[in-house]
Amino acid sequence: MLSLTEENYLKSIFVLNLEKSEGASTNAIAEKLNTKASSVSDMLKRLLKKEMIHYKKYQAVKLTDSGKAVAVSILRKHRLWEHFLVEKLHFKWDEVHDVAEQLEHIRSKKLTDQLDAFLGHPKFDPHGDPIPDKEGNFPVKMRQTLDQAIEGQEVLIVGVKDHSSEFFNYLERLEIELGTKLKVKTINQFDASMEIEINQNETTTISSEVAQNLFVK
Amino acid sequence: MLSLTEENYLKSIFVLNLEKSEGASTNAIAEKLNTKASSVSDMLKRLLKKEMIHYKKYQAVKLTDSGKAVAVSILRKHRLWEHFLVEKLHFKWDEVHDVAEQLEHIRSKKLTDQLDAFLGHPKFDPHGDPIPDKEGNFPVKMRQTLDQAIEGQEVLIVGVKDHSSEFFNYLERLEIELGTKLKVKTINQFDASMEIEINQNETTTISSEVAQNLFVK
DNA sequence: CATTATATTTAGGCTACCCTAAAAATATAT
DNA sequence: ATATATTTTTAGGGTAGCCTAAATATAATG
Repeated sequence: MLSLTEENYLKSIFVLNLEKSEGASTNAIAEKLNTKASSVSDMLKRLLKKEMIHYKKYQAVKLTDSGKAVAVSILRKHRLWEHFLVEKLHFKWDEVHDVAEQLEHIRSKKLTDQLDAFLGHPKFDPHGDPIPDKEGNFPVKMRQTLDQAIEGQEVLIVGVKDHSSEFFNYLERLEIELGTKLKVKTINQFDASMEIEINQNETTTISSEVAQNLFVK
Repeated sequence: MLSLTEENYLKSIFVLNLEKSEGASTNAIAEKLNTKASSVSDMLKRLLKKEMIHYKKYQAVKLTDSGKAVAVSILRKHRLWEHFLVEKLHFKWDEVHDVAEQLEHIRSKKLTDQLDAFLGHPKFDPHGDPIPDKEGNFPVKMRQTLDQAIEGQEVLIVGVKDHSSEFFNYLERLEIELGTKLKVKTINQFDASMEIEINQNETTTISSEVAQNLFVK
């Protein structure tokens, strides 16, 4: 049985590995968990003993199969709860994360699976991220970001990359949410900023950084 | 901010005080939390420093107003979650407790209040225990138990005193649940056991101990 | 009231995490 | 390749909670 803290380490390592497949560095883990590198070194020893990670001193960390299973189960719970919070309890995009970080550690297979059924086995969480199923399968496919669109193209918002509340607030002001239809009017050659039309309605200009953080279809 | 462990201590002290108003003893707390008296002594010092309890060495413990507020909020969350588990996720009586013990520690006022609203502001949990409202008010009224009924009386099950899974399984076999109608046919003078008719249907004999653990109206 | 039994606290020690500062390994730059 | 910078690990220490064993208070009994 793993502690809450150990679960969080595994989750961080898993997420870092999705980004860079060569493994997670001590410093990167420390940053993600708001802790110090020395604490991470400490923990890595413990996780190694529990056979949750592959680890050699001074080298990047990878998860074992058991470690991966734990991480995915946490991710599944996190995203199911986010779905619950938004769909059933009317939470807003930027309010769900902190609560889901707590709920993801509740230990009860029955709870997770019943919740999944109660929600109608959703495939994506409110940010458009895929929800692993009971067996831990989920699509990790690369998704297209808005900055890859061309002038005149019409797209649908299917997810966000950045999860900061600053970004969520910005999107809310623009009335952009999952399912919103966008049309790229013009792309500024100088800084790659875009003039976009939102829901066949208002037209605004967004920076390329914003465009890079919106998944579209 | 209190730790999960501290919250559990406060909850235990609160529950013990409901039973005996003179305060909770070190040993009683230890037993309730499956820990040792010495650990309790330890913790009492910490809770005293945080002004959560009234405590003098070798004397019973009582909660301060802040301590009481914390305990009631935990109780509120516990019972709301039990309601959720039974009503929405189809958990059975004896399956809810362990999960609710985890969920009761989730920190989010918004979550608790939205859950309350989502459930329709229920007044009682699935065992018939009252759910404190936002302000922490809830009835602590003495409830009548089945053993106080007289021959020929018809009653409605409104709650259970014992919360063990053995008792829940027993009740399930008898098809007794909240709202079940009972009729007391005869009371055996010797051991106070009762012959009862369940839901205008089967007739069974139950011991006086069972009768003492059923709240009726 | 003295004695014995029980309840509670203290003393000392353990583990899981966390930290800072110093040492060691690795990576980068001249 | 040597010097410097960065990353990672170790050493040593702190706190929250837990434990056992011993000491002390309180309660019960003859």
